[in-house]
Amino acid sequence: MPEVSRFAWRCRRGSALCQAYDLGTMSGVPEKPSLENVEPKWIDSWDQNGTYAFDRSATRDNVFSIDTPPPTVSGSLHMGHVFSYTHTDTVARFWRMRGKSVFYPMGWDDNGLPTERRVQNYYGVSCDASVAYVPNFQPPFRGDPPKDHRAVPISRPNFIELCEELTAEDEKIFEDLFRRLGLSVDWSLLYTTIEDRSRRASQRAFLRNLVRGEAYTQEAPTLWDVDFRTAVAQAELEDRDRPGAYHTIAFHKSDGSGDVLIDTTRPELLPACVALIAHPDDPRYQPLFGKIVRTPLFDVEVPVFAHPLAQIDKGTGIAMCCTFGDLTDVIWWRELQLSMRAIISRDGRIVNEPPSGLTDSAGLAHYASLVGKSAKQAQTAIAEMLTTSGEMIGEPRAITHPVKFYEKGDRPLEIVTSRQWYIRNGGRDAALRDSLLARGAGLNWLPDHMRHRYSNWVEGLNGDWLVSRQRWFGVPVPVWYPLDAQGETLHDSPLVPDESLLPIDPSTDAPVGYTEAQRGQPDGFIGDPDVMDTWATSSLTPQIAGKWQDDNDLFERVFPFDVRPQGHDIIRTWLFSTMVRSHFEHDVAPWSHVALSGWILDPDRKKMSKSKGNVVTPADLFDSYGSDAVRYWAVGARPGVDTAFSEDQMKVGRKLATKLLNVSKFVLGIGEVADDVVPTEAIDVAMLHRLAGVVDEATAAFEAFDYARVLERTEEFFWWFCDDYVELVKTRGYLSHTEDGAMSARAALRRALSTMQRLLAPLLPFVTEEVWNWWQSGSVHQSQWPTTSALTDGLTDGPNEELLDAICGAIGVIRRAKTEAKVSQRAVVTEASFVTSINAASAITAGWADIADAGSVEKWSISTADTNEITVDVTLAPNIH
RNA sequence: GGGCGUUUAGCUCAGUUGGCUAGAGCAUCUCCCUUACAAGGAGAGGGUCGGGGGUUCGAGCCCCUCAACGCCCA
Repeated sequence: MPEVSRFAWRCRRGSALCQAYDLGTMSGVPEKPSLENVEPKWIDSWDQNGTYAFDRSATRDNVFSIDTPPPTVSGSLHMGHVFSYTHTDTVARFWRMRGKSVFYPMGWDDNGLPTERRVQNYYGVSCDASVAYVPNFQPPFRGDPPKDHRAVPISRPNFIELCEELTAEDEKIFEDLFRRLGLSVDWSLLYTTIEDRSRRASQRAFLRNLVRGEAYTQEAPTLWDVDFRTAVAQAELEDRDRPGAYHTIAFHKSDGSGDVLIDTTRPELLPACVALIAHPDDPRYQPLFGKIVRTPLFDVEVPVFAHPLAQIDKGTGIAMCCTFGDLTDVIWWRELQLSMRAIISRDGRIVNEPPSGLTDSAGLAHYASLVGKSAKQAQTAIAEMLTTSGEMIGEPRAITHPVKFYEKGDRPLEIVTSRQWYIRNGGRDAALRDSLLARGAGLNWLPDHMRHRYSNWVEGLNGDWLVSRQRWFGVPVPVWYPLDAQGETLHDSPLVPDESLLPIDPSTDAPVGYTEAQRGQPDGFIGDPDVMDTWATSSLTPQIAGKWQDDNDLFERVFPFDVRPQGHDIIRTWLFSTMVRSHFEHDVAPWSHVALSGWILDPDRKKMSKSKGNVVTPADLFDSYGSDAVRYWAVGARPGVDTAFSEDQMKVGRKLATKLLNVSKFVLGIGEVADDVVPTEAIDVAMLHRLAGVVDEATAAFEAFDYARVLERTEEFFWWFCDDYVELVKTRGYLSHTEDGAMSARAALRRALSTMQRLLAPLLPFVTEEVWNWWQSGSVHQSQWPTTSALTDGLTDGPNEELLDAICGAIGVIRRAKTEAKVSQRAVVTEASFVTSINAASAITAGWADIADAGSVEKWSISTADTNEITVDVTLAPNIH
């Protein structure tokens, strides 16, 4: 046969001959099904019909509630969002079809530092609390300020207005993208973390913590980011390996009997030294305990103490304790009741005022030369001075060591003393810690091993939760302080607002009983200047989404929530802090299940990141493959497992969606059948029983949040159905033989089609809605989840896998024979001789008419042998071409 | 240093309580316009289940051990 171009074949297929097969009698089934434009059509339909609206008349037993993660509105949504939100959506859709009223809100986390930074970069401004408010302020830029632009300082209210303006734009984009992805969110439940209702919930919960003694304020050493100029909580720390150098420094014994050598990586803190510390069991230093030594360069007297945290094998075994170089210094300072000699300011520079105890004139001169230097510059300077004075022993020895950073910061954290607010979290209270551990142990973790992340974190807490931040765009700490007659702040007796007044801003609102004129005056008041950590608000998402106190009738219908979906990277922050708040406020865990999603990895198995330039835009993928196809890729990943980004999988998903269109068109177009016809042919009945098994498995899998298994089992059946079952029965279904046989096939095809469309509906919501509406009324997403009883209703025979296997095996060997002979599958087999087991032979005999139709077999024979295999010899008709 | 996870075909992964010849998709190769679908279909090849040891009639799965990779915590 001469080679024919694909184009020529297409022309032939489009000819009148091909169009003669008329689908016009099937109402709703398009002649040429397509995935084009189905998404906008159904997005609008769902919106207009309230398909996903939460029915708040449902009682808690009939509600499935989801504590949706509110994405941070500081840029764009990426594939990680698409991935994990799809997982949650499939589960939401399943429970909706199971008859639950699904509480599926969305929130935007527009609160906090990421937004501040984005506003600074986008508008070319910076916040300065001393600048006056400018009505109708216009920022110098809206997007992409030039690189040499210097940020324009603006007032806090103006800054916040810009924050709100920018997040509103971003949130619209986010919503559009999530709608496009097909999330079955009830958008009327949308919340943002900066809106009044969230600030009210956040401040109310804080004030209740305060009343119960769970929140407290304290002046204490705190980890501090010198660039952001804010305190940082333990949960926001990360260790980074950084180059450093051990400097060996000589301290001088006060009795003149020689030197004590210490090793330090931070010689610049020498003026802040308050003691030397060695291990109590270290014989080298036992004679020194309780004695006094003098610091080099500054000649300040410091005591030598014993403490078990000193490491015998580290350096010379005796350490310089400064206020403060690291967290161990804080412990020593507290437990040994040492002096305070702070020399690092909140912007990371050496302070003007020399520390206490420094009186030596040469020492003062040395100190003066350090003032204003950054820690790094001071280190260089002090190393030079020590070398000059001969008090540095040898050269500094380079090492690499872990240094604590704020996770969003660029310079190592310092420790400064400041007044901060804390919420108890078990870090300083064993009984509370045990309670929180028990709460975590009581959760259903998906996957289960993630529970260790929680217990690991709680057991490792070394302090309470620091919730105050020295920032602007956040929820203000809702307290004021009275000032005494001298104008001094009375921190121990804060003034609190009544809950009915919330939310408040203590920087602009005056407390009850005071007037604004008394702000900052003796015997007046002053507002707390700080805002709360973003997690202090995010930890209340169940309360915010459920409208706690604002609508308690609603709250009681949804709380505690059924599931918290989230990433495993924020177990220590979001998950744990939510647990803390719920434990205190409601004495219950905020959810029964926690579903942790995995990471998206690029094809090189590295976590996808913007800096590597390998982030793909979700919208582009929706355009290329369709939302269902992108969801297919996401759903294919096992719960909690890191997954490689794969456009190949999206192509497969696209194929599946297209196939569902085509097979639906076929089943609905093969011919009419009365609704009450019950399938009777053995193969039809066996197929329905096989599908019933899939329904059982899919249902159990969804109940366990295992959407991936639902897809796997449904998809496996679906392709078998298309490739084997449909091929076997299509000729019979066209009414080629008997009326009964045709009706049995048509009825079975329709039962199966309805079931498969519903099984796939939570996974591929667009294409299933499209094909469902060709022949059913209402949304597939409000239809009932398939049941085995409906699927097998009226069938007189039971399951028969052996029959299906034998018949499909027989058609399989005939196909293989044709492929090996390199002829078309349509080629006629004049004679086929099978050899197989007795049981398979009887099954093949029973199903022979369908096999003969599908394989175009004219004459056949079968003999039995002691084998489970099916083999066949075929004689092919001469090729008529 | 402690904890958790992973290791199965070229790639991405299933493999449920230990049980027939270890599966799927992708990729590769071959063939096929066929009356739902060529944006399709029918087939084929490809694996020492990370290494070693053990338990068992039987191990990808259970136990011990080693290794590599990843993550969490210190």
